[in-house]
Amino acid sequence: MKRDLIPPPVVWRLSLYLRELQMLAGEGVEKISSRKLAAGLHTTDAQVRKDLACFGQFGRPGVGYHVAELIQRIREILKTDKVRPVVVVGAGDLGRALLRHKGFIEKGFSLVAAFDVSARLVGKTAGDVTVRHIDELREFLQKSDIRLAVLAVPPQAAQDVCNLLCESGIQGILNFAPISISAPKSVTVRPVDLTAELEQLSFHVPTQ
Amino acid sequence: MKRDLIPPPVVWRLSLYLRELQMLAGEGVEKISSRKLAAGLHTTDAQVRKDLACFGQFGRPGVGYHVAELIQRIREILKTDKVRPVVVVGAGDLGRALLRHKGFIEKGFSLVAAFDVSARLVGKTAGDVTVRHIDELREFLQKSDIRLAVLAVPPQAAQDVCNLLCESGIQGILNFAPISISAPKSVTVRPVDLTAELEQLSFHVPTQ
DNA sequence: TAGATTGTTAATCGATTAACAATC
DNA sequence: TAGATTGTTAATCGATTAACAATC
Repeated sequence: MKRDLIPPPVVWRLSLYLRELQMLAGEGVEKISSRKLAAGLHTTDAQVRKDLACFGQFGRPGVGYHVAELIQRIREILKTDKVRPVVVVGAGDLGRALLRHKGFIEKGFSLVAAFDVSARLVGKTAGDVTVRHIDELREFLQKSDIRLAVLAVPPQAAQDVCNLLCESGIQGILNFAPISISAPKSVTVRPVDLTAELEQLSFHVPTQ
Repeated sequence: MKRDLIPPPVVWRLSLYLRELQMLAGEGVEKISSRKLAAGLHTTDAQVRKDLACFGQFGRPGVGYHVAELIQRIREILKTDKVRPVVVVGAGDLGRALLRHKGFIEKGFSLVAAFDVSARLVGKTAGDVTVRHIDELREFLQKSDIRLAVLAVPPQAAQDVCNLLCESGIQGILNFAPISISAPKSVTVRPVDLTAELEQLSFHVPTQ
């Protein structure tokens, strides 16, 4: 399982392929060529084939790829073929918006619990869960086998909460706090910075 | 202004540098070397210098960079030195969470209006704005000079709303809908897929 | 079979890293 | 001056694209 030598851009495109394939499956498409799969995304047939070749041989020359099979294979690679539980820390506007979002489950994620420090938020319901106090987080995680967390706390709190999550057995953190946080090498931290995304857009759009 | 030949990774790191510099400025730091700036982010001093060199000479040998000046320069490059107005289309959970978010303004963005089709949402207040009906969108944009939009509608509606935005003069769209949308070449579309972000995390975290 | 399309190798392209003379 | 640090060039590394024999 030499997973770490897969180039990050390849893993990213796996998510794009999966999304496209799931849409195609919804339209009843059963098989697809690398060329047609590439057409919807902004890439090429060679890229698609090269990417998939990192993980095995999934297609048939002259035929293409079987949509349902390829979906299954990619989900296995991304480890989303079985639903993975996720905790949300920080139940402010963004945290609660994520908790209410309906689309995660069919993609293989279930937001199973939420935590916050604020008395104003503890006890509130969002999506399927009731917000708990963050003091309960450690014990909750130690009794479970949850490995993924969404961090949606203010930047000042982010590093402390990150430390707590790492100590409690979390191995992957999606960090929405606009600050760079550190974690042990065994823990993957993936930053998401919505302001930075807007800045990238701004760069490409003239003013005035 | 040969902006289009700047490598995308460089523009992305500009946002990271800016965030770090703004934090340093908040701590009262006045000058900084490329080495120290790189240390916080996950990059190197050579990378920092090379990136900045795309835009001019901002530092002084033996001294480093002046924090406040570099902040100003990067904001000019990203065009966020003056506040840019942004419309939000789709006032569901995510759209409203973004509207309530306090952090955009000091980064140079102001969410000035929100639109939705749903009678349930029109008239609701979120952040500083009241949600309008999407039928008002075209006229609203034609009377203004707003060039940036956040698209937070369901995937089935995304392409139609994108078309409407493009026809109304929008030149940059941050697309949260989990679907690939097409726009004229003159319009920049930047996709943000939160599920895909979770998938990337999942890939790196073992199951069981 | 003929046409289509894969998996894979080789060639190209672009981005990062290292090194260092110039300069404060 | 001596030490620090820039801007920039050259070397390395990694990712994308093109091409094609193998195969359905």
